[in-house]
Amino acid sequence: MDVVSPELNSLLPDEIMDTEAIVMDDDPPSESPAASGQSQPSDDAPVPMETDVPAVPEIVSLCSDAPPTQRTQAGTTSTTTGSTLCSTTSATQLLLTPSTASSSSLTLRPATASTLTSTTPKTTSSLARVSLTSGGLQKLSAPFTLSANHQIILNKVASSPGADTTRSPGTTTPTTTTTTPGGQKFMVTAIGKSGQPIVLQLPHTGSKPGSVQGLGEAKANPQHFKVVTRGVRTDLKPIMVGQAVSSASQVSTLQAQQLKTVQIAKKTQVSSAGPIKFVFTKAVNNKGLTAQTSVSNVITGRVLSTSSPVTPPRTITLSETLSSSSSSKIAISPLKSPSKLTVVSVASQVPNSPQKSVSLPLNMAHLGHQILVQQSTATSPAKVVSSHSTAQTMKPVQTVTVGGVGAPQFKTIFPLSTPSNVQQIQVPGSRFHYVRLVTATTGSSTGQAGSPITNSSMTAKPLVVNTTQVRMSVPIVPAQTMKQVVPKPLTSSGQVLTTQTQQRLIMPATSLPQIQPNLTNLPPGTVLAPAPGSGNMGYAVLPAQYVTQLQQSAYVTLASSSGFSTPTDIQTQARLPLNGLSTSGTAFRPRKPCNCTKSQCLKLYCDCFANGEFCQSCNCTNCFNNLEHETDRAKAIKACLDRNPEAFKPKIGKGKEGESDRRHSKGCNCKRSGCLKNYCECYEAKIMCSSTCKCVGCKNFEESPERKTLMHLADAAEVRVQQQTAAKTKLSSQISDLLTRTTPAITSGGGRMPYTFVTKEVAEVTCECLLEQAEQAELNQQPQATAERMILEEFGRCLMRIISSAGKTDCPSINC
DNA sequence: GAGTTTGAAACT
DNA sequence: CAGTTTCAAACTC
Repeated sequence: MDVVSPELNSLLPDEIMDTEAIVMDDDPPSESPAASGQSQPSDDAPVPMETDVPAVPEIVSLCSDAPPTQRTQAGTTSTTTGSTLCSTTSATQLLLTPSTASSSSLTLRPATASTLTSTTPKTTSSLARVSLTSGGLQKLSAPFTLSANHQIILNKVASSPGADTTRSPGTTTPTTTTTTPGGQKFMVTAIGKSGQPIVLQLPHTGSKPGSVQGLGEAKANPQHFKVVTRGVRTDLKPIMVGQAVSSASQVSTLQAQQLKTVQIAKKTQVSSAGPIKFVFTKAVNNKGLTAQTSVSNVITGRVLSTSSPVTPPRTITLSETLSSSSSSKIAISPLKSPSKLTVVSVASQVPNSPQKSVSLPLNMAHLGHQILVQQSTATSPAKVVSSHSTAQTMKPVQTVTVGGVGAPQFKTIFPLSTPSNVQQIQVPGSRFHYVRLVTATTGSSTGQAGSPITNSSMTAKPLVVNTTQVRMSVPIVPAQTMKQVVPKPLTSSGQVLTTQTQQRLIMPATSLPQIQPNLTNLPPGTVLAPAPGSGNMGYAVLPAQYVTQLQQSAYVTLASSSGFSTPTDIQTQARLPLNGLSTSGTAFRPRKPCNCTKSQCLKLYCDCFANGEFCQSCNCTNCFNNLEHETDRAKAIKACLDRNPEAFKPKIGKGKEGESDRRHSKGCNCKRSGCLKNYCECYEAKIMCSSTCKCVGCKNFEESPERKTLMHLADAAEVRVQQQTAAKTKLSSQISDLLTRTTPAITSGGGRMPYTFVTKEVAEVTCECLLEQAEQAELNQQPQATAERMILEEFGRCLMRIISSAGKTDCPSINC
């Protein structure tokens, strides 16, 4: 089964991939039929995804290292190397490898001796006890040793090879928990064949003793767990995400499962090296089909998967950044638009679901990460993958459940800013799985702040599996400079987005099963949230902009409580490029308000709708593009996607090889404008028409004199605008400065303005004085000239009195 | 600001 | 897929 189906991958714009860091290895073709089932084999095709790999990445990976030998359909294996181990060239790999099928030892192996020694010098000779939980309840204590090569060998006790082959569904996976000398705990779930040793290669600690380079771990919190699931057995589905990767799964005895590896790249805050990538395995159903074994190798951050005969392992790379999240772009945004597609599912849980549930423990502790996990579920009912096999008390995890019988599934992981409880929700008849994310309270989160320990069994409820394929691309919107305007207040109670919660609720659905849009093609920045008035079953497709501000607060909260994030994180995330543009220039750039009158803003005529945004401060009438009309909006989105699956994808994308970087994906169809007016989408996007255009009389080409003229004019106009803007800004500044300087003088009384002492009374008195002079001149029968002189002289005297009294605090008094 | 033009979106 | 209609933005006056 593929991590990302070709279909999905094709929907992802190139630009997105350029900025995203999810790395997925290509799966061998042989696994397609097994994993995807009959429904959609196309999804199983390998989908290369670009990854933003740091130059010097530190990689902690768990890969399935399936043996080259073939595996039987029943899940038994004749492998000599057991389940997975993948190594990278980096010394910070975390390797989990069962050594032999007959062996029951687990080996934790540090990547290099030097690294382990530098960080944990005591470990070389230490002997630790490893608690193994076998069969769900049984705990086995196994000693482990750190070998000279820094491998921690966990020796299973009382494990019988091949015993797991008859394991009934619901049987938990053996789990090994160990603590490294550096205070780092590893939880190893032996989902593979019992008796196989697991080798954990400790991540490179570098020159920073005590620091742990783990998933989302901070230096200040070395005590954490890293749960590694062995995916040897094909009937198990361990999924590990985040620092604590715990897995427990109920096994379908009749079906072998593929081994899936998920790699999470993460950049440590203080690590000198690049992001650490975690590769964890997941066993998926392969329907007993034998496949050629592929070996997963991680080379400089890249994972080369190795699949076992029956269950080709898959590798999913999940990138996560601790401090400088700008460089770690995990989110798989289906759209490369300023707004991210964020899918948050919230729905009421359907208890007692007969369907299998898969919980995905996740404690990414970082925002701005997007994890896309495709999971192939077995046909056997009631499969449950959870971490309850471990005795560890873990933090609430963000879990995304994806289910489906015989169909590849995408598992969506929502790294949340704060520990959140996750309630997995089954939506009968819906293709999507939903998870209710319950934001943990601040008090509860602080206790485990920074702790990577997660336990899906505590808070994550079993998810329900649906019958059809589920694709969920869940780009977690990175911390961006966000709009601070909330479109409209949410009125629904309960699962309503609030600015103070770190969770974002997502996807629609139960109430609208018929309008389930393809999540990959949702409008950019769409967030699915519970729709007001629809209760738990309603979901709203929220524009990312609507959520970004929520995330802003979430990031802040995270930084203060999680311990993983720092103000640096926030600042860095805030600078994340937004659709290739700096958020500083785009975040506060308001979208031009629409003026829709008849479309209800639910057609692509409306730019707001077309961009996946709510109408805000628009001039539209009868607008339905808001949360209050989410039902209609969702239908409209669905309709648009039905007409054009790429309706919400940006039209301007990258061109072909050797062509211009930007080109209109569809091309214009201009007839009269000559493609030199904004009617033309190409011209409007400031790109030239290409061969895809169907325009007539096009003048929007490179050598077009008209175009050059227009460009010059446009440039000149732009210069003028800039100059005017600068002048206005300067003038405003001067005015402001003037007011700033004059105001204190006025208030202080040191330099009173004329109006402060030329009061009405003063003016009246002055006039009376002048009239008195006129009357006297008239009584004395003075000539007019003399009278005028007398009046003027009196006026002068009045002015002198006024001026003399201006400096006094008292009201000036003028006496004739 | 009203009216016209234009081309994408929607519809048939 | 092509032709037509609808629609809202762009444009003109």
